[in-house]
Amino acid sequence: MTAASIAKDLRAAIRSGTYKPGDRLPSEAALMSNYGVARMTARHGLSMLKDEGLTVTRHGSGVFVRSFEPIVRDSTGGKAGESTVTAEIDETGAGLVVRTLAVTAEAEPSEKIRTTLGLAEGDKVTVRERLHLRERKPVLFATSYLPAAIAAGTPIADQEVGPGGTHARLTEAGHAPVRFREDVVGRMPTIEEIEELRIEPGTPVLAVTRTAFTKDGSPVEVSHVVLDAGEFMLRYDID
Amino acid sequence: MTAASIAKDLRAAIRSGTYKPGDRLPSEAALMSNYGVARMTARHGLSMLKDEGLTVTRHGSGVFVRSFEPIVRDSTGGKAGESTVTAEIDETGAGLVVRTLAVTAEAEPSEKIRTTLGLAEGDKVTVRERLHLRERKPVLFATSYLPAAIAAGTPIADQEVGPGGTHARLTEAGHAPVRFREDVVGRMPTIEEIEELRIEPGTPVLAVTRTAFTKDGSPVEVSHVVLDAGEFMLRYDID
DNA sequence: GAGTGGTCTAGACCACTGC
DNA sequence: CAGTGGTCTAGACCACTCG
Repeated sequence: MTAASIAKDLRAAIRSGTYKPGDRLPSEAALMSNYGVARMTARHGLSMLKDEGLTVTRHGSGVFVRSFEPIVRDSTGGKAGESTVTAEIDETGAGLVVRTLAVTAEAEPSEKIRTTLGLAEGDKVTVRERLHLRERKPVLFATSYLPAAIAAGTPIADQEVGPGGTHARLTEAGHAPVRFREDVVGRMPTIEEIEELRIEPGTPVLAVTRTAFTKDGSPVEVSHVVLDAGEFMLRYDID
Repeated sequence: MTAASIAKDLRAAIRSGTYKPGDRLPSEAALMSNYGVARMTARHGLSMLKDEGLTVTRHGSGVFVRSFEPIVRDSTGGKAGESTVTAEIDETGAGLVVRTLAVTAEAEPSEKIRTTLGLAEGDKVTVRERLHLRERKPVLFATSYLPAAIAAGTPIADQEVGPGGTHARLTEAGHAPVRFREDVVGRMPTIEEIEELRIEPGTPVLAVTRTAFTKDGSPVEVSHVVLDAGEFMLRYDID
């Protein structure tokens, strides 16, 4: 029970404010002598806190208490005509930079995307991949799928969508998105996501599947958005 | 790099479908001989998968691939007049049982709750704690705070709120909630939450702060809801 | 009882950080 | 260069599961 009890003590100390965000915790060597345990045991105790997202370790430097200052992503507050995601970042998201990674005018959709968009077999989709950065750190990865029949040949299939973003182009093309559905799950990141978003150990991601519908109820866009849960809070205003 | 490469191999095998949800992975002993590593190394490789939420371990039995069949909680679909949370569970949530743990008619609010509810210093709140169970497993824990000036003396301060739940009582009292805000964060569970919700290692929680407002914009209820992210998907429909 | 995972020990060597 | 965390070894004993 020693590794667990070391974790328990440190956890209590963090919660009570003995160690504040940014503070350094006792080193492994210190814990070994304080508790009279082997190094692996001290390590295990510390690794529990890391897995809980309470601490971050810096190789060669120490174990530090973590802080959480989320960007608020207001999914309902975006002014019409702005780009899907940037409009949703409120003022605390200042300094957020969007980088378009790749745009594919015509791609074969997965079975799931195809049925969600209500496409026939053989129909193609336009795929847009974007990365959002906060102070140089990537924090959000988004992939959008639109029917190629709608998007191909428009600026949506270009690297630069133009002012107002994808939604403005869809509106111009007579497919104005007016209703949205967001499905949110929380889970641990995949290895790819850990690398892509440089996610700290012990940090989950929020995976949002956002579907945009036109007035007549037909889906015009499906977006998979993966957010570093250590960086974001999702806000929904509901009537 | 051996522990990491064991994890990598097994992860790939799970992703490719070699091991399906419910399947047992090779034992620690098998990995030791297959990879020629010490037991702690094999263990470490397996523990990575556990921390990613890919597997569950059953002491004395083995390591198994995990499955994810979420309950969809539709936050916007609840018919008016039903209780706040149960109304939000759609048909896949059948079998969901709500247990009221505690009701406190008059309690001292925390600073944060007090200001969110727009209360003056010294004002009391009514606190309701509820637990939701899915097939006997607790999956959601909710704590609601209402101004005692509104709730005390009404059935809201009773163990049984009556038909229609808290919102029906608020409406009767002339404080009908018409607008809601939900703030969603993902994080790893606290020890208390792990115990209370019997959360598997490697599973985050979704922490939802839900604020209900009346027509004139004054807040009448703040709820802190903690959901086992391994059990839920949150759905929001937005116009 | 054989096989499984859970925990701990006491060492080793390596890689990174900061004075 | 001293101190830090990252990884691995080769054992030990314990607790749980299942046939």
